[in-house]
This record gives sequence, C-alpha cells and structure tokens, in this order.
Amino acid sequence: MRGRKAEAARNDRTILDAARAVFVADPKAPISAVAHEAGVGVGALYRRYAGKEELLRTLCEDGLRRFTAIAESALARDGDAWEAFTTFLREVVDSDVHSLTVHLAGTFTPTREMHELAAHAGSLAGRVVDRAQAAGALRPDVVAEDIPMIFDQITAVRAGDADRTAVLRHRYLTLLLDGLRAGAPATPLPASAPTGEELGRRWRHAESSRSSQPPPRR
Amino acid sequence: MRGRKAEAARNDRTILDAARAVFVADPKAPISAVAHEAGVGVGALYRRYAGKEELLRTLCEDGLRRFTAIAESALARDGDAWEAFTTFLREVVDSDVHSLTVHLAGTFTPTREMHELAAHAGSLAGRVVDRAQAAGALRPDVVAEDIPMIFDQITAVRAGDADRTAVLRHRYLTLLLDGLRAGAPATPLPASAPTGEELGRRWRHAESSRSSQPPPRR
DNA sequence: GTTAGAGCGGAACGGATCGTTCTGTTCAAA
DNA sequence: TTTGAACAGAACGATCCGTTCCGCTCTAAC
Repeated sequence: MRGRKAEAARNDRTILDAARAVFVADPKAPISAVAHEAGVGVGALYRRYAGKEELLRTLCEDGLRRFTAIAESALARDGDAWEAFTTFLREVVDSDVHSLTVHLAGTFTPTREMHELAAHAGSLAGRVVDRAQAAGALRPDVVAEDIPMIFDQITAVRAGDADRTAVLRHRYLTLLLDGLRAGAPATPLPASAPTGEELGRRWRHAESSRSSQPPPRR
Repeated sequence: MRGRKAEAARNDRTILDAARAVFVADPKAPISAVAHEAGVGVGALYRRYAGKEELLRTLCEDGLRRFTAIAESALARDGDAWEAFTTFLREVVDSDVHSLTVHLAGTFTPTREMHELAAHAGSLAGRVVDRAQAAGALRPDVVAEDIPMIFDQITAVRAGDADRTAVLRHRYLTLLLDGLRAGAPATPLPASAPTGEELGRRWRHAESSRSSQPPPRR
C-alpha cells in the first residue's frame, strides 16, 4: 500500500492522535484546531467522521477502553494490594484517560454501549479499591465513588508543558496517597462520598448549568 | 433614601452578588446570565460597569481582598500553627475565593494594583505555611507555591448544588490535609513544586493555549 | 399637578467563533 | 491520458455574546 492510499492510512492515526492531544488540552477546541494539529485540512477530517460528535464519541470510547485495560492489569497483578492501587491511579493519571472520558462527557450524547463500558470500568475500579482496603492498606472510610473525584482533582493540575504537567500531577497524587494510606493519623472524613447519581450527572448531555441552582437557563 | 434611589442602591449589591454567584459557577458565563440571576436587565448592569472586563476586575479584586483578610486572620490567631493552617485552607475553600481570582484571571488584563495585591496575598499565605512548618506540624517538603495548586484541585470538586459542593470539598480537603500533616509516613514528593512563574502564567491575558506545546494558534 | 430625567428592561445590532459544506487541485493507478 | 479518491482550505450559515439603544416607569423638585 503506497501513495495516496498510504497517506490516507497514515492520516487515520495522525488525526486520532491529534484529536486526543487537542481535546485533552482543551475539551472544547474547534475542529479546525484538530486539523491544524494533524497537519491536514478539515476536509480530511470529515471524510472519516460524520461530524464532531462522532469524533468525540470515538475518542471517549477509546479512553474508556484504556481505563478498563489499566484497571484489569491492576487486578491481574497479584501481590501487594496497595501497590496495585497506587499504580492503578498513577497509570490512569499518566494516560490522561480521565480527561478523555469525563471532560468530554456532556459534549455529546453517549451511546448505550458507552454507558455499559463506563459501568464496567467503574466496577473494576471498585474492586481495586476493595482489595486495597481488604488488605488493610487503604483507609476504610473512602469508597469507590471517591476515585473519580480524585481524578477530577488531579486533572485540575496543569502546567504549560505536557511533561511538566504529568510530573506535577504525580507530586500531588503522592500527597493524596499519603492521606489515603491506612495507618496515618486519619481525620474522620466529613460528608458522604459522591453518589453514583452525582457522578453520573456529568454524562447528561445538557448545556452547562449556569447560576447556583438548576434554574432553566435564560 | 427611598424609591428609585433605594432600588439603585439595592441593585448595586444584588448585581455584585449575582455576578459572583454566576461567575463562580461558570467563569465564562455571558453577562446576560448575570443580569438574569440578579433579576435586572443588562442595561442596569452597563449603567454601573463600563463593560464586562470592569465587572470581572472588580470581582477579582474583591476576591483578592477576601483572601488577604482570611490569611491575615490566620496569622493573627496565635496558638496551634497547624490549626491556623487548616482553618486558613478551609476558609479560603468555603469563600470560593480561589475561583474568583484564578479562574477569572486571564479573562481580563490585570491592573498593577492587582498584581501587588496578589503578591501580597501570596506572601501572607507563605507565612502561614512557614509557621506550620516551623511548628513541625506541616511536612517539610511542601512549599508555599504548592498552596495555589492545592486550591486548584479542591476547586475542581463540583456537585450540582452549591451546598453539596462545599461539603464535598471539605471531604477531599480533609484527605489532603492528612497527607500534608507531618508525622504520617510521608512518601518523598516527586518533581519540584510549581515555580512562581508557572503560577503567574495564569494571569497572562492570553487566548487559551490550544494543542500541546505553545504553537501560535492558527 | 406637572414635568424632567434617573434608572430600568429587554430588543436590536454587530462582531466573532465554529461546525459543516463546497470547490478546485493533486496524484497514483488504470 | 484519463479518472476519481483524497486533500487543503475558502466559503457559508448558525449561534452566541458584548454592547448599544429605545421606550417605559416612577420619583422628586417645582
């Protein structure tokens, strides 16, 4: 396969990679930014995806699959449950998979398949948590639902450079992990963990909710 | 003072409060959303502020002053330095002052006065950190520059309701504080803390930087 | 009572952004 | 030489939003 065909095949990957990079950096970037990053025209983009939504869905689904893979590898590893827990967190943070799933959610209407994928991913993460707690390594008053919120927080850490961002995130993840570890002087946690409903609300395909309460905008 | 004059005076406050509520919830909310939340027309808004920028600047300056007041009260309190440190963090989180300053920064060109206010606020926060470390309560490998990043992370915690958000934030702040406390089994922190330059970059009045590196957009 | 004008609500305007479509071009394969 | 898949980017149209403007209300001064 060569010539025009080869270029097209190469572009397939290039475009997806560019899209990932751009939308991780800015979830509402215009589609032209993706084309620019990939070094192609917007036409090349629309040849492969029916529209922006389809591209985002593809990206998000891909992210969910990566997340699942990471969680599964953490569960497969037998040995220190705390080690499994921490490397699970670290790998998710490193792969930036959280931005891909949660930050993009709400910008498109999710398919049923994605809902199932998300549910499965959540249950896998829950088992990682459970194992760490059963081993007495993770403080008992955190629950599986805390994990997404923790990812949200780490994702908020940003620096100019992608590399610098990654390394800074590890700094604060380390700090957090020291707070999560059992054995440390653990202050009782106020409030209950977020509910599944609260977490799932992010997937609602709704306009950004303005103002304090949920008054229908405008 | 009554009648029209009274209404105007009342609106002064109402509008500022509405603006704070709206922009905390969504830093790029349109100005019409503020008018709606305040229950006034956009005209009433433009009667008091020359434009959106001026409103945002006012809000941000107000936020910086609140921050300063909180830090000063923490320093004034003599006694347990750890207590001072934690209530400082808690009060800043509760007053949502961080959203007002950092999330709004970049949406307007800051005045010299605001730079000075910000610098002063930072040095106050630094003293709170130093005191806690001098007392041996705060782990020694965190520095003052970590504080804004910690606020960034806590601010990322959101729930539908403002009250629920507040209480959830305390949950994760507590977790973080357990990691920050000296005495716990402290894992060495990777990476260096953010530099002042990195933190200050947020104040640059620049378009959102797309893509991974800093390629001049478009 | 009358009236001037401060203050207000919201429609209207204009600029910017962005998703999508369209046009003309290139180039490998037939 | 011809053809059409694939491409780059201009053009189009819709939406959003900051700002201005118009007509109304209602107080306060005479």
